[in-house]
Order: sequence, then structure tokens, then C-alpha cells
Amino acid sequence: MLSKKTKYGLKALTYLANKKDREPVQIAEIALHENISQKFLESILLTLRKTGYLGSKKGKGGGYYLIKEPAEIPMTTVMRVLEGPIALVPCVSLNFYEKCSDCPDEASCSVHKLMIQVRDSTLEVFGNNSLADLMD
Amino acid sequence: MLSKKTKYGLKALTYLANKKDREPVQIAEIALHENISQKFLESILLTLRKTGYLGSKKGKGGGYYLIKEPAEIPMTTVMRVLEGPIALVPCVSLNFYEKCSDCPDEASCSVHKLMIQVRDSTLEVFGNNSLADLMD
DNA sequence: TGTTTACCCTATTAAGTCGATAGGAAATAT
DNA sequence: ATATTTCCTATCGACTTAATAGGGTAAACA
Repeated sequence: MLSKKTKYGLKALTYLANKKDREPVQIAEIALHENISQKFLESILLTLRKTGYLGSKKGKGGGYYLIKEPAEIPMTTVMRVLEGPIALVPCVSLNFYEKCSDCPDEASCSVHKLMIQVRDSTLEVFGNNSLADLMD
Repeated sequence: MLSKKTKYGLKALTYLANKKDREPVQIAEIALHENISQKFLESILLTLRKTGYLGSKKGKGGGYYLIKEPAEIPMTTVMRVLEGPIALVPCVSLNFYEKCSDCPDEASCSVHKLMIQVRDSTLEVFGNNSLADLMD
């Protein structure tokens, strides 16, 4: 299940991308327009900023704005930042690999093979979509 | 992230499928062989039995056994029974549809379109795999 | 018939996560 | 200076998950 954090983050990014100019947009405006708790959105935008997708400006007339072009923001990286691993099981994660505690041997694990297929098909979808594809 | 319940359930099903005959296998044997908490596995096998994949036999020499052929047990339905909805968002779920509380209009939701793609690609993987594909 | 074996069922718990909230600190514009 | 808006930390309640406990019930076998 997709977390609210990710969903809200995607909506906020899309909202910013749909703005014609790159003037700062206040958190309150985004929260109101997208039905998001303002404080919660605050923390989400903060992590997106730290990752380098968003710029921010404090004080009056401040807010958040896109730094990169929407087409240059692939869903793969956005999803990893907001949601974490794309793989359903840590032992098939490319960026967040961990050994499964209950598996003595990955190669002989029946679930392993299936989860690799799911991971790859999901990665293909995210790889084929950028923020530009979420715009109007 | 795949729940332990689902992972254990898949492993147990695979274990039973790999048995040459269809003699009952005790919970304790499966739990030991697959590194699963016995009591936890007990409840998982119970739900799989209620769904119609497994038969059980009580008393001495009892246990669980496959009812259907592995090739006739598609991952799609197994995953839905164990894990629940395949879609990442309820508003794109085919079998567990629910309206998203924060979305006034699905058609104009930017996340909606993306999640449909993910759902379809995942469904294709599960549709192409049956329990037989998880066997040795 | 009695006893063992193993499934069946309910309740509980410890730990973790998630979404949200609160309160203030720091920076910027007027 | 003062109002405005982002920035940061801390906390909370509700929910879920994985696991455990304890006993009940049915079937097989001697």
C-alpha cells in the first residue's frame, strides 16, 4: 500500500510542476488545494528539498518551487525517496539490499524468483514515467 | 513490503507442492524446514485451507496437503488471499475498490494514472506465475 | 474405550509504523 | 521592528504486524 507521505508528495510535486512560472508557492496553498494536512505536508516538502528536487525561500513571498524540469525527475528516484525500497522484499532490493533473516539460501528461495519479476516490472513502469507524465 | 504472512504462506505452499506424494505433512515439519514460527504458520495454513487450496487431516499421521495441482494455483489469487489488494492505492483496486478520502476527482488525480500502470504490470507478473513456477 | 496426536480457535501482547499535531527557532521582506 | 513563512524537534494516538499462550476438538490407533 502506498503511504500517504508518498501520495501527498507526488501530488505536491505535480501541483508545483503545473504552475506556469517557478515562483515560490506557499505550503498552505498546496495543502489547501490538495486536501493535505499542512503540517504533514511541511515535513514531506522538507525531505524533497533535501533530496534536491525543490528549492525554498523563507519569509514573505516565500515558498517552494521546482528546481529541475519535470521531465528530468524520474518516478524511480522520487519513489525511492518518499516510499523507500521499490522491491517487496529486502533481499531483491537493488538500493536497499538486506539479507532475509529466515532464508538460509536466496538462490533456492521460491519467493525470491517471483519478487525479482515484480521488482523489475515495477521498475520499468517507474522508469518510463517522469513528473512530466503526471502533469495535466 | 511483503508481509511475513504472505512470504511464509508462499513458502509453505511451495514446500507442499515439492512433495512427491500428497500425504499429509505436519505443521511442525514445515515450520522447522522453512524457519517459521509454528503457531504463526498454523494460522496461515488455516486461512489457506478455508480458501480451498489445502486439505487437512487430524489425528496421528495428519497434517496439510495440496488439494489442487500447483499449475492450477495462480499467484494472483494466492496473493490476494494472503496479502490483500494488489493495487497500491484503493482507488485503482479491481477487487478491493475504495474511494480515496483526499481525492475529489479520480480522473484528474495525477497519482491515479501512475498507480494503474503499476497495478497492471504487477497483475501481469502474478498472472504469468502459478505455484508450479515456484517449485524446484 | 481410552489415549495420543495434531488440527482448530480465541485472546493477548510487544514492537513498530503511520499520519498527524504542537511549539518554537530561524530567516526574509516590508 | 514586525509580520510572514520556512525550518526543526518532539510527541502522540491509532493501527498493524508478528508472535505467543492456552486450551478445545476431532480423528486415528492400540
